[in-house]
Amino acid sequence: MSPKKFQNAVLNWFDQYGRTNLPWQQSINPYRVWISEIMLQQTQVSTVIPYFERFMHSYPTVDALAAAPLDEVLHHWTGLGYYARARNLHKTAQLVSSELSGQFPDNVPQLIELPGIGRSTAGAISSIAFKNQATILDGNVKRVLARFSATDGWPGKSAVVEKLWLIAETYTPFKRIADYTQAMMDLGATLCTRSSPNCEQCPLMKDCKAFKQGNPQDYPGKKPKKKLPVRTTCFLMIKNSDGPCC
DNA sequence: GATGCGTGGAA
DNA sequence: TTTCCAAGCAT
Repeated sequence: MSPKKFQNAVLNWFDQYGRTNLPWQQSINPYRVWISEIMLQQTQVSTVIPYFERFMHSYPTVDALAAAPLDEVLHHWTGLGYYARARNLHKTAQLVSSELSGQFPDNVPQLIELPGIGRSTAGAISSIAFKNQATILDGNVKRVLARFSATDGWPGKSAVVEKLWLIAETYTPFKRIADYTQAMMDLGATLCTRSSPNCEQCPLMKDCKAFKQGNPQDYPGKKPKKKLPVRTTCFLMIKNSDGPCC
């Protein structure tokens, strides 16, 4: 499937079924996109929403966040987990506020330098907030692309995730980049879900390799379980039993 | 390249 | 009840 066809399929689907009412999609700016992306790391949308609302109420701008004491910021984070995110958030706010005149960088290389912002979050901020041609690869997109391309292996392995990055980049469009980024996440979140994906409604169904194989649930590959040491001898004897317990 | 980091929800 | 994660990143 050509990138052009892929993009059109995804964007046409987004125009009909994409999410547009999430709190961070209202009055989009780099600060709001950044906060939402950090909160959403390894954290579900329904959990994040009330935290995002309270956070924005208390800290409407990056300067307001930078001026707040760290313990107050951490208090706003209580219950969200991964508290290093909040510390990095505060550190980055102070950095942007005092050294970058309150302006976030608009490109991936500079965004990645900021504490708490990695490759995917940088791609999200650059594409959604600045409309730059940048690529994301979060859990949703990994799932969509692993299935579409039937890429084997657990994405925790660097070789696997690098394959997925390459695929993600080849399909990233130059136009409607913000919609496309959101669309890929929406596909993963609403149709191409971890269990029982709704393939019949998916705009990529006809070209999805995993669907054609009939095993979308096998992608992405799972983390290999660690083998427990084999017990060669059992010393425990159960009372009144004839042999060892195992 | 493997781990640790938090909490809540689904299988 | 237990296990496996869910819009990743830093070390």
